[in-house]
Amino acid sequence: MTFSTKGRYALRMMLEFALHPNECTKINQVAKRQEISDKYLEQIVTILSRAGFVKSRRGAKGGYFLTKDPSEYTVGMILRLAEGSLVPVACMEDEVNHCHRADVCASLMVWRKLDDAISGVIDGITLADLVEEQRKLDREYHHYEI
Amino acid sequence: MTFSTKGRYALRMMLEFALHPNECTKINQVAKRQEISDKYLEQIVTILSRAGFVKSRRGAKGGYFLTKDPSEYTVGMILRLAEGSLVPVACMEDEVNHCHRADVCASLMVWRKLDDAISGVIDGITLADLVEEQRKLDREYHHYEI
DNA sequence: AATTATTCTTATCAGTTTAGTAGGATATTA
DNA sequence: TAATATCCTACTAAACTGATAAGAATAATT
Repeated sequence: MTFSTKGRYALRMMLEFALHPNECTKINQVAKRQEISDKYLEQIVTILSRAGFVKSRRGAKGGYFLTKDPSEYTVGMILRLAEGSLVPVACMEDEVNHCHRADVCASLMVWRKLDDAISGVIDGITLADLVEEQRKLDREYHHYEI
Repeated sequence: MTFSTKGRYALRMMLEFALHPNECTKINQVAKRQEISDKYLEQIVTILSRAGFVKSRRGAKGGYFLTKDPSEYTVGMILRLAEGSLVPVACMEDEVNHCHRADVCASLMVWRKLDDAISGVIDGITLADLVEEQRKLDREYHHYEI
């Protein structure tokens, strides 16, 4: 039930892009700042790119940048894209539950409530919120060091 | 981010025990009713047994039974036992976050809120609630068949 | 006492996923 | 043309998943 690095790194990478608007952010910059393997990040950014979440510029002075305002990306959009799906059980993958036990399965109640709760959180936080949080943390951390 | 069969089967097995109080429920009965491999259930019930969630009686007329009232088992207790832990990211495993980036990691906000939301759901549902839900589903399903 | 029913224990295994690493092709800028 | 990036494909070790299998131990029944 833990999120894989794919989703977590995708989120942190998107946050890096959001933190540096109006410029091309290079993968190795993200890798260095976030302490993640840059070759691995390359693979993950491909997912973001193919989905149109970011655009790229190749070559020197190249990099990636968001296609929309940070407030238009929810954490849910990013995590679902990178992780594939976030439903707690496979039978809830589709709109209609095709499990033949769905009508008599009491535990389904648990998974439905969990799904609602999870969606409620991740669809309610945007990249803009994370940017704000990051700025706050940076201020606090800096203050602490003095 | 989907739950493994271990947690899901453990929950459904505990529900079976709760549905049949004052009797020894056999693993192969659970397996048949829940359509799960009985050999696999044997392994999972061991976890429940070692944790003291159920007691067993060996030999003919043996089986398993709950040690407490269904209302005293939360879904969270069962899932956490079977799945190991339910925190969305590894760094939240311990009481204190030992990740050296914890102080500057904005995404941690997401995982904290998610953890709260998930815990809120699973710690708020007991086996007694699931028993009630099952009885309701059984009534509805029976009505539909007539 | 023998048979049957059940829990208990340990080992094995094929397939998938995870979390990368590696190498090079392609495009852009200086 | 040299340097800097993105792009693309392949590979891999380790762990996890979801079982299956074989048999020992124990209790009840006949």
